[in-house]
Amino acid sequence: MHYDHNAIEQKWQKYWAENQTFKAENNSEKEKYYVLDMFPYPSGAGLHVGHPLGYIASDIYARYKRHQGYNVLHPQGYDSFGLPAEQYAIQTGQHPAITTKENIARYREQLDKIGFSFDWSREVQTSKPDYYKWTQWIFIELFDSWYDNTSNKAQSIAVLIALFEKEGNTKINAVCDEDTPSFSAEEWNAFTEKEKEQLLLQYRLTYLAETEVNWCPKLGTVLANDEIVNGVSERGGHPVLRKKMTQWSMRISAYAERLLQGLEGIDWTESLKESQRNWIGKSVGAHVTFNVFDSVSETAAQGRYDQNSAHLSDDTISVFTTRPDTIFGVTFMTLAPEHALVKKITTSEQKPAVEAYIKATAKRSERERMADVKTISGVFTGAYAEHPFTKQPIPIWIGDYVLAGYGTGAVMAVPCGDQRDYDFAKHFHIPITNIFDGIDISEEAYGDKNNITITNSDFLNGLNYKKASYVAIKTLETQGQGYGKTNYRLRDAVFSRQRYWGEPFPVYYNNGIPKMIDKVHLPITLPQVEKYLPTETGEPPLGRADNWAWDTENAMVVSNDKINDKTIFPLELNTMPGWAGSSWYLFRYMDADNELELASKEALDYWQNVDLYIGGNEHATGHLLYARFWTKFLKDRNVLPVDEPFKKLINQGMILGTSAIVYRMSGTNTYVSKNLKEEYDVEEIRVDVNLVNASNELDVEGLKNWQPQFNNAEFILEDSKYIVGNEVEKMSKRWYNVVNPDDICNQYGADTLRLYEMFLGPLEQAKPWNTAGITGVHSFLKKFWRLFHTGKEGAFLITDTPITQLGESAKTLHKTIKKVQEDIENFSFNTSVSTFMICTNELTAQKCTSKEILEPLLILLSPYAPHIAEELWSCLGYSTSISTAEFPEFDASFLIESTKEYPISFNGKMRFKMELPLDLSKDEIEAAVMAHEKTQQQLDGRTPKKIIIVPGKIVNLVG
RNA sequence: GCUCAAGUGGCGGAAUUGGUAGACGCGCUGGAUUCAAAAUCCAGUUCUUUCGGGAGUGUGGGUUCGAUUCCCACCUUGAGUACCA
Repeated sequence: MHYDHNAIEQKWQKYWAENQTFKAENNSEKEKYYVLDMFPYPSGAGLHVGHPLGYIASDIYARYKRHQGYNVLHPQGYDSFGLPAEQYAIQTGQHPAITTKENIARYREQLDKIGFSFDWSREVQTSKPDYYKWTQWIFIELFDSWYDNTSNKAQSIAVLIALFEKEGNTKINAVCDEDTPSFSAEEWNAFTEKEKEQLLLQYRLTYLAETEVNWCPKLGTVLANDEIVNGVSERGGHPVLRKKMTQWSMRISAYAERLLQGLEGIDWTESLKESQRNWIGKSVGAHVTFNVFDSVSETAAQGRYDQNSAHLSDDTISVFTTRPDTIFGVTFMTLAPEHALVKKITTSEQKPAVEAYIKATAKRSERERMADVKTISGVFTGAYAEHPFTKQPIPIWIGDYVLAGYGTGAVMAVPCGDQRDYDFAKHFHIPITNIFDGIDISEEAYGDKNNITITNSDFLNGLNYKKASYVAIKTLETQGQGYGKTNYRLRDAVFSRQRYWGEPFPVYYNNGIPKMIDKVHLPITLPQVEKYLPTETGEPPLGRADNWAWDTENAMVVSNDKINDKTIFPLELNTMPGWAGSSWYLFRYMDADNELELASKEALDYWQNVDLYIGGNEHATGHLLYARFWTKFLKDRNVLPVDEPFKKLINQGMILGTSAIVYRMSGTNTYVSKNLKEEYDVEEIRVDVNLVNASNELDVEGLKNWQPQFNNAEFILEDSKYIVGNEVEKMSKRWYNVVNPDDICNQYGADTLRLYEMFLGPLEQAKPWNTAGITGVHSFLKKFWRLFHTGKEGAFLITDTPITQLGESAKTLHKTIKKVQEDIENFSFNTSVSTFMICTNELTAQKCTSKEILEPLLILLSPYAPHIAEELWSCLGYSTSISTAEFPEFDASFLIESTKEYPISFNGKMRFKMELPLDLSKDEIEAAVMAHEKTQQQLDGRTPKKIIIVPGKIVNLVG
């Protein structure tokens, strides 16, 4: 019997499906283990060989854990709301649900071919109403919550209302908008319903706010910061503008500190944690308020300053600084050109220059401002601020290196301690005060806050960074001009999209006030629309729906015609962003069919959270941050028992494509082979990589038939071959370098594909795909098959020889057990494949046919190549799946030897090898080595002064 | 600029606590088998050499009997991030 991978793989995939082999039970005595992949967006292009890489790794781990006796949850689903299906709908009029359904069917077919051990009974699709019902439910929970800084968790909004009624908001330590006014209980109780609602919105964890957003006219939608790359949209590369809009926002900033702290307890890579830390961007420092001099003192300030004649205006400038210790080094201040005070404080003399500068800055896009870091620009406003301690005047400038969106939009400039301030001061000839004892700042600023002593700073003299900061803050506090403050870069996340293919909000508007639909009436399903474009008036696509009003009496969606301002109200037209559904899906898998709850308490308590999460690192600051935020929130509200979603996370690297390039002589239809291209004037054209063989030789006839432009192509060959050039780049349709896993499965089998993807290189590293190399792995499987088929004409034949009689083979087996187990636990799947190859070669050479060796070996291989393992397992006479077999135990006693070949080196250089018994003492080894006849010949006549013996490893003679 | 990761044959990559560098696979070379091809099997394959050796893990130093591994400086590449006060 030869190894017929197609028949074997079909047979076992069918068997697993029919027997529900991988169905996980929610009630089990076994310990749980939850292995999850980042679920895919089902795009129309289908899977290429890069996509399954992470799925194969997680599948190996899931199968390994099953062998170890765990109850493993390993589900899969689809993140099926998203832009491509909607774009397709806009172009063709096809409902996105239909496209999505087709794409999912294609994905499923491709995934099934690879033999994953997914529990498909738990499949989720974010675009299905029975799923997004609970996305809407969580949204309502967020709306009904506020963040209490005292208990440091989210609480019900009812608690807050009760507090307002009793004592107003002055004593409440809650996260809210910065401009929230103070009010007493009496004032609260006197507010109208609308006023109350408006105030509550400033506290709710999801809220409506007029925000400046990134508006992409071409996509007709708002984008998050992380959806913009270099000032253009990530998808499509369209320009993005700033625009004010009323949007739903998520108060993720309330969780900034907990999102930061939570990183300590989870097993993620340091680089990933680092990017989340950077994104949260915590900085500790002080908020300082500077008084501004009245313009009366303007002339006085210009060189003839007299403190007695100076007057302070009512205006103040607040800044945030991480370096309160350097406050005596402040020699000017800089405001963002957009800062609200600029117009007010600018003197008449400086007005033309300032206005011209503001105009010039506004013209430059964010992108230009970002790209142009080198140019120093700014204008003096003519106004002066008062130093809080020296009371001296400080000139106030504006400059576009200060961003309106961060901190207060103003900085206190300390040129001696900050390079940007330094460059600015040098450029405009502003004085620089040195406040660092013994440090030269004549060439550049000294930004290091360690190992400094403050000088030239009155009461801070002689202190270091830490002490000086503390004293400065304390002194500012007593003056009422500042306080210690922690700033976060993390902004609240905009949660509205002007799109059709997303979750509708369970929200209607009564008199402009957003109201939640009662949870019992969920889901609110997407309405039918004629077209998927935004309306002519700029409303989102849901503005085209005829039946999109909420009847509060009958609790149902009704026709827009019936809106009456009393009982029937318009529904929200925006939909939720892509990350809504993916922020909590891991919990839905635990109890996917539950109609009464997000998931049952029993299921949530049993499965807890994801033990191992595998996916690409493009989600480092998006999905992974939002999912952590929602998990923490749902924990606060007692929905979940855990506050981190993913305990361990592995980022798999991308598999890159190898593009094939032909060289066309300019202006002709003649193509030159790669090594002759220097002799001609040529242009590069990418051709289908499937037309090229392992030696980069082009199938010339195939190319002629591939595209009409090549029908009459002529070729200049080398050695009668056409050799193509290569380029390693992202696998993509446009480069014609896509390799389809279906083709690989048909030709070599899923087991070969799985092994080869692992064999390509370390899981976390990016690596190019090269179909040529696959034959090595494939022939390993054929050799492995032959270990079991040694009878006449390859019939299945194994013996019962006990393992104790098989010295060498037993050693081979236990070496393999040890290595493979270590590899799986370290996610070094690539080296395991090598180990299997070596093991198979050794056993073949040993002519090993014993069941006692081959059976445990099968179990080792089964996570990697499950189909062949399952087939051979059944040949051994077992009626159950190999998945339930116990992982073999490593027994070191099989590896113990009585002698070992010691490398003998002299002065660190290897000289010769010597077989010595293992149980010799150091002295005995030394005596044996010195007695060895070879020793003297090898030492060039010198006598060793010292002998170093590393037990079991090496004997080193030192001259 | 900052942060992180990484530099090893023609190629992908091994060597995870310092101890025979280049496992395993691809490719290449030779051989066996075959009418022939495919497939399969065997041998060789870091470079260099006067066949004794010699050199060798990005570069230059250091620690050590011994360094791909540890330390310092530098170069290069990749990823992320950025006028963040």
